[in-house]
Amino acid sequence: MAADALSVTFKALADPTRRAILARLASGEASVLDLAAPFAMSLPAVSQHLKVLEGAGLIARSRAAQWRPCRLDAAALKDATDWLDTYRQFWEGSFNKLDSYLKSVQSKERDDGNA
Amino acid sequence: MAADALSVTFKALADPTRRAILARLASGEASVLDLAAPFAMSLPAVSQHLKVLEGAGLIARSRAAQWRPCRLDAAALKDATDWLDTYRQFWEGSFNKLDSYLKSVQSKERDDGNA
DNA sequence: ACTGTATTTAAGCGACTTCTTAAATACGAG
DNA sequence: CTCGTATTTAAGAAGTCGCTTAAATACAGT
Repeated sequence: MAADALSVTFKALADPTRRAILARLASGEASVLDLAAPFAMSLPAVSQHLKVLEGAGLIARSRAAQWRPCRLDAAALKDATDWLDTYRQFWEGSFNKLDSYLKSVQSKERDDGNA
Repeated sequence: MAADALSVTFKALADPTRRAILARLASGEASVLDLAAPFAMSLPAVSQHLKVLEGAGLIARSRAAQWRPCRLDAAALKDATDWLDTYRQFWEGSFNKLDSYLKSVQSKERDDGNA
């Protein structure tokens, strides 16, 4: 219910169809029909996935005649990466003197329990 | 339904309670009761969150008397970061000669449409 | 064996997700 | 204004999610 930005972003990324759409958009703008082509699902289904991606701020849309081309918007991806980077030391092996850093992680996320 | 590893990981991260649990585990092992303390929810609810995190490989559990302490396992976080890193250039501004790189992204995720 | 503490399992509920088909809308072209 | 193309909205089915309470299990100490 909180629907904090990070949760919305990760939820949007938690679907292989949506990740494939982002991958496609990495090589440039595309129409809905273009984006739907690789998938064995109806057009409304793709349209709904695009709405999720748009709601997460991962894509933006313009207007050209009857087309509504989509383009990648990577800002939210950066936010997700920034969050994950907080844990980078855990897979890079140097576990020294990072306690204070980790405490800042905790205080940043601690309030989520109240939502 | 595909339940590929990346989808499972991102889905596990798409909940603020679970991210807060990971943040807590960043400072060391903890019991279920310890982990549940900050949250206004029942113990079974926390236990279920832990099961999701364990299913995603984000935590591992041991046994000590009646306690089942949890510890962070960052391998899956690294996988998520690796995926996101593919898009790093999009928020770092250098959009030159990355076409071939991006095509590799596409071929990696292209098959998701068949699932 | 009995008690208390830690944790999980089971069952159920309301909300949300992902997909479908059918119908609606938006726009350019003729 | 009608026609075809692109896309969305609407409504509904099936499954999943996050939570609850009640009951079960696991183990240590006495």
